[in-house]
Formats: sequence, C-alpha cells, structure tokens
Amino acid sequence: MTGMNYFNYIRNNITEILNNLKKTGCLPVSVDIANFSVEPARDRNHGDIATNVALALSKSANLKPRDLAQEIVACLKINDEIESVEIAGPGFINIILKDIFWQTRLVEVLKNGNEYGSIKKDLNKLINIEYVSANPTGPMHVGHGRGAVVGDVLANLLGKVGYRVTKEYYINDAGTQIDILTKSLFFRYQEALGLDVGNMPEEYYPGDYLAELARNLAEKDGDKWVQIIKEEGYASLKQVSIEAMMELIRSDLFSLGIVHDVFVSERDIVNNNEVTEALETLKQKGLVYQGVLEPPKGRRPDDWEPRPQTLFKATQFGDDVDRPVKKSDGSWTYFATDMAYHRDKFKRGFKDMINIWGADHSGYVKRMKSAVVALTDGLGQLDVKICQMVNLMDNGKPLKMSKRSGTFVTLRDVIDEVGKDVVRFMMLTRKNDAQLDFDLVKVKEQSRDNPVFYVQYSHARCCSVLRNALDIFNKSEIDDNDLIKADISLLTDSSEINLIKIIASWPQVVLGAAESHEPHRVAYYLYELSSAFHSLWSKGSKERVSLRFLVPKNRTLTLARLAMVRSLAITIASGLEVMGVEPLEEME
RNA sequence: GGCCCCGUAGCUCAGCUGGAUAGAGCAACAGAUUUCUAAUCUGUAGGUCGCAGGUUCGAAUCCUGCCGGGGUCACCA
Repeated sequence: MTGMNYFNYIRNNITEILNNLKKTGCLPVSVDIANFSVEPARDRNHGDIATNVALALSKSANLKPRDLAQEIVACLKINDEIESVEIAGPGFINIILKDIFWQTRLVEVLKNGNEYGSIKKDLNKLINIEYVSANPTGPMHVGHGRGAVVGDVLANLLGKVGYRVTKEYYINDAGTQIDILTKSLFFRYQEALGLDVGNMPEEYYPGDYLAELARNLAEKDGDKWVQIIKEEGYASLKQVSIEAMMELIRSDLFSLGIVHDVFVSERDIVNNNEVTEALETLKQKGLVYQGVLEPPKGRRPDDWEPRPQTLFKATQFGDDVDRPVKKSDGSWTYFATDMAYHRDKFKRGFKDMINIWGADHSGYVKRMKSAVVALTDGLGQLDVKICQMVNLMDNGKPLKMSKRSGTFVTLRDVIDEVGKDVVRFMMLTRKNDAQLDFDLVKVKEQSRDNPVFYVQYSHARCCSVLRNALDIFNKSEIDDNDLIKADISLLTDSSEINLIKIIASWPQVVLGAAESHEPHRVAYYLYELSSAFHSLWSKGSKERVSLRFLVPKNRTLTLARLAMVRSLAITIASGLEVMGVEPLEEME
C-alpha cells in the first residue's frame, strides 16, 4: 500500500506480541487471536488508537481483562514509535503515537502523490460492478444519476484498493417497453411525414426527444420506414430506436464523466440461448417446477387468477415466494433473463458482483441473490446497493415533476444547471440507502453548509499558499522532491498534528469505504479534512501569527509547513479524483 | 397484509460492521476581519439515539415485537 494503514501496523504489532505470549506460556495456545479491534479512540483524549484486545480475548485466555492488558502493554512499550500506552476502563488499551510518527506520514504522501492511499493491483481480484442499466426508452433522470455516481465512485474505490474492476451496463432491450418505444417512434415519424395518425395512444412515450429523433429520421430516410414496417414488421426500426436511445444515455453518462467498460444486451443473452441454458442448469438441480402461486396477501390485484406457471424455487434460498420465469405467452420473464445474465457474469470469471439499483427494485434483491447462489453453487457473491430516491428541490421547495406536463427535469438539465462536479459530489453526501434532497439553489451557495464548495475552497486555499510561497522561494526550490527533505519535525503545534493525523487516515478511509461498498464515506472524510485545515488557517491568520504557513524570516520552518500544505492538497485531490471531481486551484 | 429502507439536537444528517462521557452543519445566542482569499474561524446552548423487551463484560449499532414515514408487491423492466 502506498501510505501506511497505521491501525494494521499496530494490529500486526499486537498479533506478534500475542504470539510471543503464547510461546512464553502467558497465553494458552488455543486462544483465537484473530478477533479484536484496533480503532481510533472515540474520544481523542483517550489517545490515537484504542484496542479491545484484552477484553476480547480475556474469556478464552481465562485471564482478567486488565491483567492480560498489563502483559500486552509491557511489550508495546518497547515500540519506539509509541509515545505512551495506558489501560483504561474495563481493559481498553489506549495508545498515543509520537509526533515523529505522524510527521513521517507526510513523506509518504509527497512520495506517492495522487497514488497516496492506493493498493497495488491484484490481478486475481476480479470484480464486476453493474450500474445505471436504465431502460433505453429515454433520457436519464436524476434518480439514475445517483446510481450512476454511486456505482462509478465505488468502481474507482475498488480499483484504488487493488481490484481489477469491470464497469458494466445491462441493456434491457428485449421487453415490451422497447416495443412501445419503437411504436412511439414510428408514430412520431408518421407525424413528421405529415400523415394523419390522430392522437397519440395513452401508453406511448410522449417525450420531445422521440419527436426530434423521428423528424431526423424522416429527413434522412424519407418515407421508406412506412414500407419496411408494412412488409417486415418493427424489427429493424426497433434496432434503430435502441441504438438512438443508447446513444442518448451514453452521452448523458459521458457528461457526468462516466464511461462503462462493457455493455451487455438482454437480447443477446436471449438469442445466445443463455436463458435456456440457465434454466436447464436449475432444472437439473431440481429448482424449477410447474406450480400455482398464492395470491399476494392483503391486497389482491384486480386481474389476479390462479394460473399454472414455471417457477424457480427461490424460497429455498431465502426469498419469500417462488418466482415465475415464463410469461403466459411463453416468453421469458425479466427475472429469467436476469438470471441468465448473472450466470453469464459468473462464467466470465466474476465471483464478486455488485449491482447498483434504484429504490423501485428493492423488492427484487432477494430473488436475484437467491438466483446467484443457486446458479453458482454458492461460489458467486452478489451485493446489491439500493439507491433511495433523489428529491429535487428549488430553494427548499420540492420540485413537482411530471413527464406529461413538461415540468420533468432530466439529469442533463441538472448537469447543465450546476455542473458535473457538483452533481457528483452531492450524490455522495448521503449514504445510498437514505433519501437525498438535491436543492438546485443551495448547491450553488458558497458557504460552509455546501460541502462541495467547502472542500473545493480548502484545496484552493492550499494552492493559494503554494503560489504565495513563490515570493520567498524559487519554483525549483519547492517542488515535491524538495518538500520531502523538509524538516517536518518542526510541525509540532497541536492543530498541525491534528491535521496531519487526518491526512494520515486517508488509506484507512479508502479501504473501509471500498470494502463496505460505501462511497459516501469519501465525501464525509474530505469535509472533515477541510474543516481541520480551515481551522488551522484561521488560527494562524489572527490568534497566533506564528502558525502562519509562510514565515519569510524562517525558511526552514516554512518549508516544513509547505510540505504539510502540499500533502493536504494531494490528499484532497486524491479524494476528489476518486469521486470523479476536478479539484479547483482558484476560486473567485 | 408480505417484503425492503429510514426513524439520532428545533432542521438536515454522520456515527468507521458491538466499545468508554453519542458527533458535525444549519438555525439561535456571544465573539474574531489593517488576511497566506472572513466564501472562513472560535465559543455557548441544545439528546430518553421512535417505543418495549432480549442477547453480554458493554447496544444508536445485533435479535424479536410494536409505532410512524417512504418504496415495492404473479404473467412490467
């Protein structure tokens, strides 16, 4: 890893001590020493690091927690990077590291630049992340945008911690919605040709984007599609409309800075017989049968009737009911093709899969997970992240949206209004499973309660200091290689050490966010980091002028502080890079 | 009615997979501006972590049951 994960460092230290204690007989050999935590102390006053190792192991070691802690503490004191160790409460061990330990972290940052916090690629760690997968029936809306950002940033995070990531988009191009899309397009096309087709049927897609596409088609091809459809049906026009819609979506995604590696078509899955194969696999396992489902309890749909169906035994894997795989007209259900699709992912070598879905799909999670377990004999691992709704607001008031009334705000509208970076950052200011308010006015405010601005501003301030440093130094005296050699032991003020500690925790934040699949943690981390910096800045600007970064009379001290400021800028930029947000060097 | 998510300060939300006295921002109140960009900072006040049980050395966190809000519910995708 580029940059030390200091919790792991201490953990390894303790593990070593425990093994030694086993050798000397202080600790029974049978004790499992894997399960204990090494974490930041909740209260800073308790120290930099706290571990519950003595509490966690006392029972199986048959020792009192504080006695065991005593033994461990005695050994920890030998580590000369540790300032002090003490036992607290029922048996916690609190560790304070020496300033020089923290100061040295800056060297790591400067050495690694934007790679700070990254872990070397492990070619065997494959992971597939499927996100967006919006139906190709129109432009993306803001809800899609959230899933897009969450997925994309999670992909970046996983890449940063060493995974070989494949970013994937599943094109739902096989269902009835596409038929409606095609008919809607044909309707508009006939209109564009000046033919009298009456009013548009209720179920058709009314959007302007289709009318526009139809006009282009009429201009380019004349009336040739009327003939084609009469003779051959909708197949080739369907192809045209899917391609056009995907182009629209790709361009929406591109304006958010998102480019998928792989697009998989549902029709290809069906045409390649993969659904049949997947179902055959399940049949052989005895997981498919003909049966009649109970009606949904409580609220029975009007048109419900008992009907024999081909069912997958999802209940055997924790789902609530068994799930149909065939429609009454004999074609596959969406679930059936989706099963085949996930089997396809697994066959391509992905044991680890992540799907990012919208809130409206939450009822679908259990069956999909069941299917993955069934199809891969439990070897495949699927995690589904559900993104809750985005409530668009206009200065505190909810924005009423309706496709029909034309007040519908697309993702593209929002990006045009506030910019890609703001959209990306804001989408991560809540955890994915909580609803998110997106206020078009507030995100443009330049104040502390706008996190995008607040973080950008701290980066700009760093850059400002480095620019002003050119009054004291030549450019060639303060590049990163020079700053590495600065006497960082001069950074001793508690505000400085505090800032450095937060900088030093970036590698853990990256790893934690990646492993728990929680990209929002990056946004919160950057906010905290920025706050520590603004605080130090203000201290220097008035209370104690001695804390200013630039001290013209003391070049050595200034260099040390520049090393810190530069490290901070690198860390913020590195975090923003993960989020896909451009760091600003100057703000007006 | 079943399932999924949410419920933490007046408001908007964090809480690092079970740790110690539960944290930020906004709003309120009191301060700091001849600046390395005050677009910022410092302080005060504010809580029965929805309710009730359970698990254990220890629960906002895990389990069960309620209450409230949102989403979803065979042959749509």
